[in-house]
Amino acid sequence: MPELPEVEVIRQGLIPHVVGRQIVAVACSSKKLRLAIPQKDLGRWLKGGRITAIQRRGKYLIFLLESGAAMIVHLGMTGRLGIFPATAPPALHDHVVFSLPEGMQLRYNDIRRFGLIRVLSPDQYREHDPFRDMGCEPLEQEFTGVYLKKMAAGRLQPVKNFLMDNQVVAGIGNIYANEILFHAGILPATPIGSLTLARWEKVAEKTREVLLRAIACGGSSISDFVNSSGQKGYFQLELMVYGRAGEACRQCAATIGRQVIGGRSTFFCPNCQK
DNA sequence: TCTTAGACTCGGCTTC
DNA sequence: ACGCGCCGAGTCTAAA
Repeated sequence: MPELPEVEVIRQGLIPHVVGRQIVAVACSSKKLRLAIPQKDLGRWLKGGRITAIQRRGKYLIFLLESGAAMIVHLGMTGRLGIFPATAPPALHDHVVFSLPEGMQLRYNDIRRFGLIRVLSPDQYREHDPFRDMGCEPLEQEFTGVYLKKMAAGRLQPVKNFLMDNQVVAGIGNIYANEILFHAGILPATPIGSLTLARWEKVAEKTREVLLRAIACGGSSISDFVNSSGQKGYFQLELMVYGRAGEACRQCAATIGRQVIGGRSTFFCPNCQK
């Protein structure tokens, strides 16, 4: 799925097409995503409203409406948001279509339907932070080695699972957890209790670098990610370990290993990572 | 020793 | 067969 960099690329791509525009109409399929599509609330709070901003928190996009309402979108594994002319033929698995002025549409497409769309009324959005349990944003100042070490206190899990825990750090999934740990030189199975502050600082630094680089590359198109204009990213060309089991390490030529940790494929260089 | 909270793992959702 | 994610159920562990 889109992880933080892909979601950020989509956000930036949507802004010029959507912010400041009115939503003329909303049409939904009846199939449910992770939860049912809130058709009534989309009609009540989105239809006829004007979008004033698109924000991101972790892997979630937040569309803010002039009324103070908000729509929260999560893309799950295969969700896509794209801008299309209304005349473009609909795709299989289009689930929500927002009609915009001048014959344009914002379409939500999701093959596996693990995504999520929530609508919060102005009161709900004002009174209740939907992200209160989420960990810190890895691109913000408060994300430091000290923060990571503090969050890891009293826990034993593998460092990779810890990095993918959105209550610790928001937005890191399987691809970027693998890549970050490669660049930090740490084996993914390392129990977090044993990491020194210096190594946590390295994790924080590499997290920032990898995510920023991936955003600059337009995200990773591993199987089918495309941005809001249908273009692929190219960070997959810079992957050091993810999906490279059995291939030569691009840094030392050792054979990249694979193991399953927490039910997820995990890739590492047995030589570059200790 | 029993209870409980919290940490952790795993299965299931769905399609190609 | 595998998978860019998430949550809830169930298990395990350690503290009280």
